[in-house]
Amino acid sequence: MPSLHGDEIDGPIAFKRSSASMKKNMPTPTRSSGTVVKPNSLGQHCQKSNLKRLRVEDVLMSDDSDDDKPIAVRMKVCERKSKEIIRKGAMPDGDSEDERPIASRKNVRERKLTTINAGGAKADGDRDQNSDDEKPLAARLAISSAAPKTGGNVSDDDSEDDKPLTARFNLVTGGASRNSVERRGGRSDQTVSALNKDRWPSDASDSSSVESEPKDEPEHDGRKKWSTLVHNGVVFPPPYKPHGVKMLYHGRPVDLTPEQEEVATMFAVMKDTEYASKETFITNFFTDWRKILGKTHIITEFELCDFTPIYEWHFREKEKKSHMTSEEKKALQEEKSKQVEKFMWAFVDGVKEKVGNFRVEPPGLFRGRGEHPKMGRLKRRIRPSDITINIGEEAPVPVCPTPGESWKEVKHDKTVTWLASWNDPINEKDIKYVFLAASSSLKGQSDKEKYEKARKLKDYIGSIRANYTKDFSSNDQRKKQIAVATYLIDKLALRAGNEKDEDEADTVGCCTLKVENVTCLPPNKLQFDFLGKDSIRYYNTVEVELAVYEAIKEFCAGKKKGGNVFDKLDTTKLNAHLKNLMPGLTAKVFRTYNASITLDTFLNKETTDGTVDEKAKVYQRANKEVAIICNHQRAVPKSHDSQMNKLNEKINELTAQRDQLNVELEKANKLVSKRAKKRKLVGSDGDAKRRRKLTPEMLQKKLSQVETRIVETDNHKNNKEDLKTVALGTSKINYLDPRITVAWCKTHEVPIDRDKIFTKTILEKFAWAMDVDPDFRF
DNA sequence: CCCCTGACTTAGAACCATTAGT
DNA sequence: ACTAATGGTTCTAAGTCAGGGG
Repeated sequence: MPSLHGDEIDGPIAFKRSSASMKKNMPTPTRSSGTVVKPNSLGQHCQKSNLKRLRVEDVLMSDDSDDDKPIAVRMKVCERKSKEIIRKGAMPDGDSEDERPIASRKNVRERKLTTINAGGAKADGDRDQNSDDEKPLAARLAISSAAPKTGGNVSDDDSEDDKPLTARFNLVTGGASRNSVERRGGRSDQTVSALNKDRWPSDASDSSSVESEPKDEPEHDGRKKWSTLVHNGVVFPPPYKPHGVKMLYHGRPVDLTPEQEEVATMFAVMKDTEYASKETFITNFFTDWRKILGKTHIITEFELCDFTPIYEWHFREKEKKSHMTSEEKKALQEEKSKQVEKFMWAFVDGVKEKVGNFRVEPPGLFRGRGEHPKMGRLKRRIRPSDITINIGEEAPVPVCPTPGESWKEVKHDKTVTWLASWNDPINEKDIKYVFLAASSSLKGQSDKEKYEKARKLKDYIGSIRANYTKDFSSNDQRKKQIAVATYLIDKLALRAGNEKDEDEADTVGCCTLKVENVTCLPPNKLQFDFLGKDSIRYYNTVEVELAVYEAIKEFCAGKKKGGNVFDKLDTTKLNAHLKNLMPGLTAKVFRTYNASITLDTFLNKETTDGTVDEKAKVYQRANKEVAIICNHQRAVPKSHDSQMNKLNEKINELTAQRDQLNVELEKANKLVSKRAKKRKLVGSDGDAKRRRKLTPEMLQKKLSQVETRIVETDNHKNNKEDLKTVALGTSKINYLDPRITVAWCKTHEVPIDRDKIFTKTILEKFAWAMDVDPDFRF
């Protein structure tokens, strides 16, 4: 496919979407903001001495196919320091052009090179090792997560904390788990539960591993997610506490029952949000509220309602809270966490795992994104009788918290990973789930599988591209549409685009693009403008293959506004086609592939032998590029403008300082040369006295310090401006193979927690990737 | 084949603890 | 020590995709 990507060999280019690319979704600006370089408070993750480690567990498991192997030892990087053998990873065949995402290579969006400056960093590369930091972060993590001291008493028996369920259920899996621990040599009881995590739950593909499951396990059908599952159910929000503050109707205070007051309060406290002025929101809220007020209630018109007394009450409450002393706050917090402690953990096949969202969603007004037709609707309170519990049949069923009530259902479905579920009150056919946290083995395993699949796409991408290029000119209209859609998904990392219901926000993805979303700009450019997931605007102009351009023009011809560009296509058909090209391939894999290969390529190309600071900046630039490809946006932080002003002021101030120093330096230099000529001459005024103390050398030093600060501040400012609408986190958490990052950190000796490349939580989520070989390439 | 539902991933905003600045 | 900014964590909405049933 010579011409298709021929002009794209230049590698990723940093670019910026035009400022016209603003969000259309509900604004409600956040306060979060861009990545600002901060001194590192955490320690180094990988010291030189343990950069390269043996994956001892690989040897134990002795299955190199990687794919189905029980994943590496978790949370114990610290224990592997001494093992120095390198496990040679399979080298991908590097640089063939096919492996680079197209989007990153060529881009016709109004582009602007990033202004992040790799230089300008302080020469402080290796500061920051105070003694506390000596301990690798991962080691500290290991301690904290391996031995959650308190609670976890799913069995209500503290003494069994670390091994109770393995003991109770080892007939099923406990034996294997225990073995795996013992084989690795004696370890304190404290770490047992974490080490048990070394074992993935049994699954069909596991049979080749050294520690195979008992063969008499009946369900080795690959769909089984767990053998034993123990947990304590869910936490319900506290019942509503009436405040008795009366809102006004027609200027007069109104009596409301607690139930009515609750909903009024939900509305009142949203005064400061964009929702409060949205017509749809108000209408939906008022309709639902009136149902609770009843037909005969005096409140019949929204315009006559005055919620401010309630709003003000709420405001005062918030103030009160924030004025509490830190001790009081801490005490309150502790009390709370004590109450939920036992819900935070589950035991999956005897291994203690964190539960994710164990809290049932509290009642409230629905906050749909974009122009969601249901925004403002009352999301009613969920009761125990709404909840289905999924738990091992051996495990005690959590007690229903309301006396006289019972769970909707208790089931023991081993093929699913959720612990509890209920129907979403806004959309009764939707189901909400309680899952394990991202740090759990179950999530980690499927995460790894996701990235392995994306890596596999690398081997197929060449033929896939050849395939669709051929079909650009197919006479079969469906084939042609599939080809063009695949091209867009590959090149632009678009989402698949499932059909949506009438009662959802009107957003699109690739397969659901409407004719008005694409404009053909001769000779061969396409301009996309549509609202994607979360009603985030995708606005991008790209140069495409002429065949693609012509095809799109043809698809759009004669269709009315609202017509589908791809009328012979939907995600099911598209994915069915993709499955023929590569086993397991679906549209979303391209996004993962595109993101990860971009990071890998960028890092390998752009990383220089600079300071750690400079390297961390390279990482951020790579991250930013991926975020832009994936169109991960955020609202401009509320305080952005004022922050920019402050930085400008600072720069002005520093510039003035610099000018002043220049003047003084000049004077000092003159003075020196005068003195050299006329040694006796001494200045007598105070100014000269002061200046005498500052030698030209000192002034020069001061001057360069100020200059450095100016450059730093300017970089900082530009960076902030650059990132004001870019969300870096989403790609880090969902699209970038963590092994790329870990390997890069090891190779370039960048502590992984430096500048928060990975935060504590992300490290926990990616525990499975921590022992990757430094030579790993995506 | 649809069409529908269930399960799971991906997403930005809200929340809130920590840190930086004064 | 206080306050404001910052950014990590939690929350839950909104996607993707598989698979069951007609």
